[in-house]
Amino acid sequence: MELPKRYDPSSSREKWYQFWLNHDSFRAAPNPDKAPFAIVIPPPNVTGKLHIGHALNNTLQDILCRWKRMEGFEVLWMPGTDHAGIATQNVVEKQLAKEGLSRHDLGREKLIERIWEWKKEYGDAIIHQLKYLGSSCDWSRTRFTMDDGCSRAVREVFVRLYEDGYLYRGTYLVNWCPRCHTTLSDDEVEYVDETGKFYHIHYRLADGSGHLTIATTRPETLLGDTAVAVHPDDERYRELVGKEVILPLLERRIPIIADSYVDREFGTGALKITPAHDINDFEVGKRHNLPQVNIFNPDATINENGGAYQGLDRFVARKRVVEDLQKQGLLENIDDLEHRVGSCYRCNTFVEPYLSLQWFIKMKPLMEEPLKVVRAERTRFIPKQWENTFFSWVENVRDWPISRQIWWGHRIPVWYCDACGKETVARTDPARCLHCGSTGIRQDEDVLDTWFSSALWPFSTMGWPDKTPLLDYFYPTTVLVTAHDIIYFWVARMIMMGLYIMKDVPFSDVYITALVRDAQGRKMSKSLGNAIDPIDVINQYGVDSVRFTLAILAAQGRNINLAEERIEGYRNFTNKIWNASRLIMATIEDGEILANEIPTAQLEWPDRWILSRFQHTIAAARKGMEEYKFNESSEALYQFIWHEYCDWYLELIKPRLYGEDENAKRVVKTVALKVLESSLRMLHPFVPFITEEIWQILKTLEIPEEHVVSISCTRYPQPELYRIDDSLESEVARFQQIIYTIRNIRGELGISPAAVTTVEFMTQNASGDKFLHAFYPAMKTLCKINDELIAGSHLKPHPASSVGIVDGCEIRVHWPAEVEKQEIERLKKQIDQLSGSIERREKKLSNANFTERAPAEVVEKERGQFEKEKSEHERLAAQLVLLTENSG
RNA sequence: GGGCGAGUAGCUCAGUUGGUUAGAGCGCCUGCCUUACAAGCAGGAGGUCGCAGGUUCGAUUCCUGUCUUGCCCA
Repeated sequence: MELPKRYDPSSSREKWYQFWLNHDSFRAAPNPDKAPFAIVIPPPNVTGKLHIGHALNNTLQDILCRWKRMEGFEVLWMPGTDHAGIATQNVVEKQLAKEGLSRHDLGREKLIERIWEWKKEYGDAIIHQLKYLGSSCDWSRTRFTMDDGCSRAVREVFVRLYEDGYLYRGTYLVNWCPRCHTTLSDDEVEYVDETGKFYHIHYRLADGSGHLTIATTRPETLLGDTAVAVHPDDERYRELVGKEVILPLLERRIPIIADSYVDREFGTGALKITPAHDINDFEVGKRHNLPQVNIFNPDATINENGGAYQGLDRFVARKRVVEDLQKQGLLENIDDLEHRVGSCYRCNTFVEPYLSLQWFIKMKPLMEEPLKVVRAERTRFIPKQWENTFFSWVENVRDWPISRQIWWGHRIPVWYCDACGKETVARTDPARCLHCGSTGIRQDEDVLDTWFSSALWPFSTMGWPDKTPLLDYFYPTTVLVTAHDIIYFWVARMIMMGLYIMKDVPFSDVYITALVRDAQGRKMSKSLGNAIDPIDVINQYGVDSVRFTLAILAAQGRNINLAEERIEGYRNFTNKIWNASRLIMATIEDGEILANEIPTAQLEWPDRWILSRFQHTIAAARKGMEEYKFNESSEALYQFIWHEYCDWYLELIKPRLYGEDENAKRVVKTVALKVLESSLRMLHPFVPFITEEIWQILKTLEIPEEHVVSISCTRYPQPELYRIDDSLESEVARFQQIIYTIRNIRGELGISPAAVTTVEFMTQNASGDKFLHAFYPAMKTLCKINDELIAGSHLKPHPASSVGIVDGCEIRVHWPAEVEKQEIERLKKQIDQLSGSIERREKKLSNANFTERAPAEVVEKERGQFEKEKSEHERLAAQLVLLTENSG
């Protein structure tokens, strides 16, 4: 039977993905005979394009889901997308701009229509990409945060929050994006350090007795100043408190107040107070009952309160204000100042603190329960350290402004009455005011923050507010897999809503993945040009290689630095799997059917050894996945397949595979095939495509016990402990040591790999002889040894031979005379290494503190090693003397 | 300024309930197209585990300080 020379990942990907879909392999439904396992996907933005972070995240989720299916769980991986309010509206607004239209030209309804059209056409792009990656979601259940069900959930939760008194509307200084024309929550503002200018400005005292110098980074906001503040204990200004200054340019009189918020060391110690445009000033203003003068229009141009500056953009206004101050001699000087500026996380425009009427959620009371459940580990963060991030946010949580001044999203279900001024909040759109019955009601213009609907995702996707069998069976979900940058935005709020609405946590585990960076540890970004496009590398190396790379790099750290060469390296691994399979297939005749059971009685030591090693590997792979240590699982699989199965086992069995003994051949083929088939199952969650491809061919040999259609329906291997043979493993380790020693000698002396040589073994006892008899045939093949075994305790040293010692057994490799020089070098190197080690041990053992205080077994071990090394040293030294005398 | 991490081979990272000569992958060097695989095989070089103290018979591991660095928050 022959396998194609090359594995073709791309055709394999299409073929098997379609195959799984056709067989409903990913469908989930409540099943009383099985235990549930559920993951809700972190819904990517509907505008999203698969980036490497998604690839990592979804690969890990897929590994868990595929593994759990093979463990017999009923697995639901709930897919879907997020309507991503601002981002999506932006995309469509950009389209409109190309047509020379603004959203206002279209109007609200038409714009929303356009966005739905856009969604219909392009909104599934990211879903296709997730499928490309092999994601085994139950696509029949795909949800969207703005579909009818999710929208109904949003509406219901909003009303409940309102009824329970957790919502309020208030004027507050919010983060305003002048470009998106919307409020941003604190978390949606990104801060960057910037070198700005620090302007020192004279404010003349109203009584003409001089001036006060204040320092500011934002001179244009002086148009909205309503006071100047100094520290109450500041000697320099004590006299001035209570007096007034003349606000430059506008010539308005404003008071000098004392407030301990002022930092005396910073700037001049005198601070201009602009309550409408700075969060700290806002609070100072409240304490002192200062008026709030808003000087900006929503697009951050100056409004009618700015006098002559009305209509200017904030940055133009700044320039003009500074020029005018200079003209009037009120500008003392300008310094540089490092400070932080907030910008919109969607469009990078500098945000403007802005007074606005908003809906808020009172977070403190709602976050009490989340705090408790995480403390009690009813929801576990993995790695645990991320709890701290969660706690630090929850403990300092601020009210959540949920109004967004855009059109795409869930419109706030509040109606204001023109007649009585009261508000109506309702589950279904009201026709009249609930309080006075007037029909003169208007719905709030704003929509809800996208994260509001995301927070409901774990139960809204399962049919809540209806009481569905799905919810009943799968909620709470098992694990959430996401990145740390949305612990605040999303994870904490899901826990909050889950507990508030469902009275139970939304998931028991939160596995936080590392962030994928480039090989130098830099963030991947378009502008740097260092981003790795997962679709590109999937096309180039195959999806399995990309998945395996991500899994093996997924240590529980903060960052994963990914270089494309790594993917290439693991592509080689898939090639290795393919070729190992080819080797075995090639030995099987077409139509040949092998026994299902391993013929235990007829096994030879390599068979028993690989079966023993295999059990350890299964255990390690399972343990890794159980503990979310995907790197440990994949590492164990990689080591086993490549360095045990391929490097040793397949080499060891070649004589039998290609030999005359038909029975031995059948036995060894059965074992090799069994281990291969189980290895494929073990690998399947990581590299689903290549394993399915090979397994489907193996299946024709009727090797698998289960007559199932796909490898994904087989059972994940369980360790069979009775096959573990520790004493055989240590004998094989010794055997490998001998092979290494012989190869090393051959390599260092430059003996051609093709050349056959003679090796002698100076054994010390009968058990050594017995060991050699058992393992010598294999040594002969692996080291190109010609002769029958030459072993015994009284062999005379051959003059032209190199010595290596393994467990006291002296191994002599004969060589041609011309390599004598290299041999002397080699011996010296070995002796040097040993000397160092012996010296260290001698010192340790002669230290009474050590021998008396360390545990006896440690001392014993140390002494044993010391004796062993000393004897090796003596024997090598003797050989060196022999050689140097000879060469004289 | 506060909090949480990280610093181990050229690169990226494992690891250690404190105990042989500290591991892997990639890269590098040498030799091989050995009938599964050159996307391969065999061999090799390379680390005073950031620095300084402390605890200990013994520290890469525990403690303290310090430097560098990343992220989050104010």
